[in-house]
Amino acid sequence: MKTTDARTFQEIDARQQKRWQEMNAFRAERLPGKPKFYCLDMFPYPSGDGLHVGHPESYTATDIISRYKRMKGFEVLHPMGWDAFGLPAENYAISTGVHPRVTTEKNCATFKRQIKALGFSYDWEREVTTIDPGYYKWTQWIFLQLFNKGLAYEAEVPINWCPKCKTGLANEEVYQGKCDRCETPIEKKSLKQWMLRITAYADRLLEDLEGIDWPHSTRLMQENWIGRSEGAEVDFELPSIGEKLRIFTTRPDTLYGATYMVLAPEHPFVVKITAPEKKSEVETYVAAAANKSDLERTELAKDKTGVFTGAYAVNPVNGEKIPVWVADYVLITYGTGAIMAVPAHDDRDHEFATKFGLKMIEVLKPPADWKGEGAFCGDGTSINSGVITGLPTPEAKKRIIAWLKEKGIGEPKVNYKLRDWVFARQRYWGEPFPLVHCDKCGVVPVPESELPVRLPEVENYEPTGTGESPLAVIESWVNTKCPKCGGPAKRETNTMPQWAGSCWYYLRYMDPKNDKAFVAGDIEKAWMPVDLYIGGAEHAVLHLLYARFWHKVLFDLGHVSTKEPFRKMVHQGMILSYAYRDSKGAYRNYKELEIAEDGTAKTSDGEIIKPVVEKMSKSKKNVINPDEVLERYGADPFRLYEMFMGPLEDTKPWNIRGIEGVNRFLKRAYAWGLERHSALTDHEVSGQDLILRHQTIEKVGADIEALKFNTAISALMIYLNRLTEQKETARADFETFLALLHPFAPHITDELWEVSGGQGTLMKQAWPAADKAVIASRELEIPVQVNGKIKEKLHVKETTTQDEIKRLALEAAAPHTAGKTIVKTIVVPGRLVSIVIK
RNA sequence: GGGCUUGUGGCGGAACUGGUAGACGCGACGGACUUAAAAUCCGUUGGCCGCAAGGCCGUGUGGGUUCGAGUCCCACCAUGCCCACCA
Repeated sequence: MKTTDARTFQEIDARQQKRWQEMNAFRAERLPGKPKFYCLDMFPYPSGDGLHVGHPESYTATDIISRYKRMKGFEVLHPMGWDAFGLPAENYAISTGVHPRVTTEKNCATFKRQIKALGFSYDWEREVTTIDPGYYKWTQWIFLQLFNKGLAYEAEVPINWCPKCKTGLANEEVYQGKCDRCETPIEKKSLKQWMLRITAYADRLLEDLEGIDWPHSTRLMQENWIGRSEGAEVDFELPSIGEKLRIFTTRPDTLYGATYMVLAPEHPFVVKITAPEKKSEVETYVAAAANKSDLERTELAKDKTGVFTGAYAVNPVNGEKIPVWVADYVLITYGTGAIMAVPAHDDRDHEFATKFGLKMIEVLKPPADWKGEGAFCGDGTSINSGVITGLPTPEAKKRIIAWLKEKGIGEPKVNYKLRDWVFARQRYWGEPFPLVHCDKCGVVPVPESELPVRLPEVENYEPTGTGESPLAVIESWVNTKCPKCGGPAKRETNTMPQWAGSCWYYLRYMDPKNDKAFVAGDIEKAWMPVDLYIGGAEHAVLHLLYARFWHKVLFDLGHVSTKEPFRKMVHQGMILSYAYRDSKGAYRNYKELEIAEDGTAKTSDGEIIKPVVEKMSKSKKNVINPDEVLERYGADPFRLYEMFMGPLEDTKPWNIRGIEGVNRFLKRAYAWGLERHSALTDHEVSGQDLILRHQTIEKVGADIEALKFNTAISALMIYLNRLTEQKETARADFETFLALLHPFAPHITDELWEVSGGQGTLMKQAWPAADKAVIASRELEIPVQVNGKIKEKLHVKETTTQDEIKRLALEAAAPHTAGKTIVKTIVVPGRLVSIVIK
């Protein structure tokens, strides 16, 4: 190679990115005229730390797919944007006074610069930002559609309150009783909140999971989160107050085993039924339960507590008088807030009954192979249970429900764990609600013509802490006219949660500048659904459930044409890295250490420390900065390494040494291309070389389709190894290699393409076609096993008949079978021959 | 406690619907080039025995099904993630 011709990878990155921009290479047509492919990344929250190496992992994957699909003749929609509302910018504003918009815009610019440096083929004309009034106008508009449909309502509800963030949180934002963002224990606080009736869509959100190509685990998580359970509601008489207590159970077949009842501490009947002599004890218990945070309630879960109210209920199936207790293991938020307790057949009831010495009655016979202890909770056969005695559980359930209904004491009922979505935050940096409160007219939506309701400038970002947002103190903004009656009215001062903007951004990309509609109908029909969506698994139930909900609402209103937004969903695995912790337990920055061959490190004071593979975080000082990798290697090695590390969906450790391999490969490819491009031969290669070309075409294409980028790269390495051995390079091999490598390493391949006289970008060239006939002409090595051990190997054409292979195998194995009886011979076409002897 | 995921060389990882375990790469070792180093190139590289031919062992552990198991079944151990008193 003449080194004078060579450019550094960084020079190549800059040159090719400039060329792509000049030829407007990534622009997607407004309406696709060819088969379409909508390839979507989860848009990032632009944090102040900039990109970390986890972001480009999924972006590289979608970029490979996008470039590949374009080469396969698809019109590809591949956009990027910013999920830019959010707490960090607001918290930063509180401490520094810098407007969140300023911080956010700066962060967006950094993210954009870093993403562009990697050469991803995004159509930047379609960039969207959730904080842009032209965008949140439509977020507000969609909210109004929900409002008008009765899916948004105000309710005074006990909400999860983070005392540090001074805001309400959705259940989904509470992690182990703590605030998802700041880890402060969550308290309960009663506030008037905007709620979205996601529960109205519970069944459809559940059912429609069937039709989409999503990871099994994500579907399961959504199923569990929705938590549908079928059972019955049953009324129990409370003779002391002459009322009925309604309970929910999924096991109505165990009704005869109900020996006591439990009310949640917040249940309205608690006060009514408590016997005078139990009053103070019950009140004390209820007050204590009210003061427990979610965290405490969770931590104390193992040890059940409760008190007897002194009242009794009547079991409707057998007339038994059973005691009514109050205990906080029963939740007011689920079912009816009251249960019948069947200690013989429920673990929790069993534990409670054991602790308080309550009666247990067995009404289920376990299957013969059951050898558990304590309560039997599975399916068995009903015993001592009146009309259902002798029936297996599923049948017993049906029968008893029918019987209860007939007698007027119960009815079938479906319950969900899913709660309505608390859709309001007492914060500044979010979308304002397009609503005003009028004394005369109540809650009135802002007319569509007045959207967006813009976020006003404030001086103080500090939440009021009283449950009102910082917006509440801006009187000039709050005081307005009622759109209905023209009288004085006040604006809603809560803002929408961060999830709002991300619920529909994938729709806006299709038609980002439209100011008449969030997306034009014909454009929506042409592009939807999203064909491939890649993003983190941490959104399995949050964003991905909310977005499906909004999409279904829009579908019902006729605004979108598909009932599900994302046809195929894939989660990229997390990238971990080596963290070094010294003997004092302090994390050391890997850059300040002397790293040995085996990965162990030596500190400046001579201490040897072993690395631990951990999630990247600032506090662990093991964050890999993409800028540094780019500076040292360039964009293509970075992209290639992220894909070569392992399967996209796996968690895998970043090892800076690993990049050396792909860097060498690209350097060899570049050197080979520079050396050969001017002396390509036009005559066709044959034999193994031709077979290898077509095998590689087939393998790389199939692997890209299956998102198995690591093995696609290894096939390309094998191909290049052979090409560099050849004395002459056929034009067809040169072009094939560049085309196949292009989606992975677009800069270097386009550089070689350009240098060799090619026009435009390889991305606009056709993907090479694999010739199956050529592949079929290859020679196979067929191992011959004798009693499971490989003894010989046959070399045959793929077209050789089974009989012939069998004959050859028996012949070859003759020395090993001499004097023995051949019991059977198994020929697996294209694989092996197995001979069993005795 | 429940659900799901994953266990393969020194390391990252390959292995189609049960069919040659360890592709490809890193690292290591040996060699070439060089005054030298870097870079590059060539060779070796799962373990054990053997001069070799070859043999034995080997995919977390213990069983099982099968001509054949990394792959299927049962039990156990370990890992990571999610949910966590939802009646």
